[in-house]
Amino acid sequence: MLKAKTPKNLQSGKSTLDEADARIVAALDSDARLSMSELARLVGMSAPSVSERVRRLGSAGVIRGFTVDVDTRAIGYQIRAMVRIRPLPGKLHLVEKLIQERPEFVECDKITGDDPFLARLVVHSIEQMDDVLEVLSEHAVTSTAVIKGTSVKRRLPPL
Amino acid sequence: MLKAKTPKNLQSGKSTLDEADARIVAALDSDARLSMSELARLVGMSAPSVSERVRRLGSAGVIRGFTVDVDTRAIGYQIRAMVRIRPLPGKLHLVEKLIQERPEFVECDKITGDDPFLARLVVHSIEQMDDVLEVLSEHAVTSTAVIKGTSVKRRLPPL
DNA sequence: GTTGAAAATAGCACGAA
DNA sequence: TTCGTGCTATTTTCAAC
Repeated sequence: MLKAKTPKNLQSGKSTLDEADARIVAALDSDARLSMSELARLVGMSAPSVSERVRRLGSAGVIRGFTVDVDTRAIGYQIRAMVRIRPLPGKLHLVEKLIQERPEFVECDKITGDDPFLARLVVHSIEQMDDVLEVLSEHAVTSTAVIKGTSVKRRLPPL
Repeated sequence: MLKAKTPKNLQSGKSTLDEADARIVAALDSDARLSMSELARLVGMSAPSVSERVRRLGSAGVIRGFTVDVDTRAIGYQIRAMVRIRPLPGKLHLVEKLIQERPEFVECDKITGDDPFLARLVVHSIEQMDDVLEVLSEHAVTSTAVIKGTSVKRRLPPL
C-alpha cells in the first residue's frame, strides 16, 4: 500500500509531483484510457482517491487533456517534415496566420534564432508538400527537412 | 442517425477514414477518456458499434494508443528548446544513443539535411540545458533554439 | 484516503438489415 | 459483414467515516 499525503505544491506550478501523482501520470501516459479502478491497482490506492487526484491534476493544469496517438501514415499521410520558416520583413503575423490556417501544419513553435517558426508538416505526397509551401513562398523563406524516422518517440521527462 | 458503411480500406493503410471513424478519432483526440456510450452519442451510433470501431482502429494501426497531454511547465520544466544535432564523422550511432539515454530529450526525429537529428528538449533551467548539451559537445555540433511560444498546438491533419 | 451502495458503463451474445 | 438490443459484470460516483 502506498501512502502519500496530498500534494499542496500543485498550485505553485513549479514543483515536482509526489510519487503517487507521478505514477498516475506515467500510467496514463502509457494508456490514457485505463479505468480508475485499474489505475488504482497500479498505484496501490483506492479508486476514489485516484479519481480525485486525476481531477486535481487536471484543474492544476498538469494534465491538459487526454489525446489519441494517431499514426498519420496509416491514414494516407505518407510524408512528414519539419519546416523552418522565416517571414519576410513585416510579414510575421501574416505568415503565422497562414500556418495556422493550413491544417497540414500539425504543430508550430515560435523559436529564437534566425527562423521564427518551426513547424511540423504532414502531407500525402511531395506534390502536396509543394502546394503547402507554395502558399508561404511569397511571404517567407522556408527550409524543409523530411523526417526519415524517429529516434525518440514522444515521451515525458522525468517526473 | 449516421449510417456509414464499414471501411474495408483500413488494412491498405493508405486511405482516408470513413465519416464515422473520422468523427470517432476526432472526438477521442479532443478527449481520449470519453466513455464508449458518450462517444456513441457523439457519432450517432450504438455503443457496441463504436466500441468495435475503436478496437479496429487500434488493430489497424490508425490509433497507436491513448496518451495524456502534460504541461511540463506545470511540473517545473520551465524551458523547452529545439536542438539540431550534427554528429561528428563516425559518431552518428553513438550520438543517437546519447540522445535516447537523456530523458530530457522528449522527442527526436531523424531528418534529411545537414543536421541528422532534431530533438525536443525540456529542462528546468538554462544550467540544466547546458549540462545536457555538454554531454553531446564532444561528439556532435548542436544548434539550440529556445521555444518562446506556440503558434499551432499539436493537432490532427484533416481526416 | 477508505469503504460500501446506487447509477452508469462496458462487454458479450444474439438477431436484424 | 456491420449495426443494434438486452443481458450481466465491472466501473464510476457519492455518501459517510
